[in-house]
Amino acid sequence: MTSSTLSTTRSAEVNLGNALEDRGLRRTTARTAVTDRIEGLSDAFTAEQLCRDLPEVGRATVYRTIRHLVDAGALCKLAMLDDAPMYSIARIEHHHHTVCSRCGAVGEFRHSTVERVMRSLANEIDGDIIGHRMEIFITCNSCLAELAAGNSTING
Amino acid sequence: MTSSTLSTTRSAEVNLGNALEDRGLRRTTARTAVTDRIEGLSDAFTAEQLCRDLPEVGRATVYRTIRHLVDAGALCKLAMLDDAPMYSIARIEHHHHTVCSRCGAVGEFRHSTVERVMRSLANEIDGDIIGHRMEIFITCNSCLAELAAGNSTING
DNA sequence: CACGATATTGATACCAAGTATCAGTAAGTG
DNA sequence: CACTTACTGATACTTGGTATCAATATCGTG
Repeated sequence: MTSSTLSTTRSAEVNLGNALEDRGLRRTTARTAVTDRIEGLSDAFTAEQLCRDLPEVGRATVYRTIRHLVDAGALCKLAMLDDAPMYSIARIEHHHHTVCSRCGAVGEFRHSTVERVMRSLANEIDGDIIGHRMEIFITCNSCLAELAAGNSTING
Repeated sequence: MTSSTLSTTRSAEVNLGNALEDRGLRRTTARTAVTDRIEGLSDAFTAEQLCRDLPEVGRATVYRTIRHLVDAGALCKLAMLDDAPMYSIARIEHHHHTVCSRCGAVGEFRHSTVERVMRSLANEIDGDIIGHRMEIFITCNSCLAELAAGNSTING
């Protein structure tokens, strides 16, 4: 899912360190370690995963930094149905997610029709719409390939 | 949110006890207590809320029964971004949710355009689509009313 | 550069949500 | 009624995440 047809529509570089500074937060070594690590990841990640990758940074700090980045709109928090939430860099302004239910890879996409649907729903829903979230569950191409390979050569 | 324009489109009665029996599970007093309670609720609920309402039923049993009902497709599990997941009786076959971000009330709706969008996305997404989820975050009418009332008469 | 106010850190303890265990109990069957 | 099997629930545990707070780093300023 690293290179979906849609997720390649990404805007210019993101700098998470700047996102924090813009909110008046100090640029510390711990925070830089966290933002550097996140920028180095190609896929979505969990908080615990980040803690494991950065043992030199305290758990509390990792969680706090993630929260700041979400508040700043630089990361989006993606609620999973069973597992811990995942985070991904918000490269596209408003977008939705594809989640591979086999490997957990998360991709982004944007589709104008979704927004159009939202506008048409506004008349039918009791209340003010303040946001929406959409997730598409898929089996990604690399998992499909693995599955196909597994079928022809059963090893084990 | 109990009576949204869309969520009134509900199908016939649901019987959660039957849903369990259909899966070969025994109809016990504990399970009946849980299903009766859920059927008596008009809104979505959390597992902990149910535990509090049914102190005579053990926590483990409440959680197990909920899981069975979700597996049976009789309840849908709704992932919240920050809070514990909520559950609501699946009265409409395939549907989406409105979640009031002020009071947490959950409603259901179905919209054919959403399904149409999904089909059109199939071409653009790398992988096999196996499902989707959509949540619309709103401020429900009763909260809007409360907010309006609060603005004219500030009592504090 | 040293100073000092202030933000930040991280070890720790804590909390909440949810699951595994397992001896005891209830359901259903013959 | 006896027996097998499913179920229960108290308990202990795990996991994800947050509050606390003394020690420390940051950064504007003299």
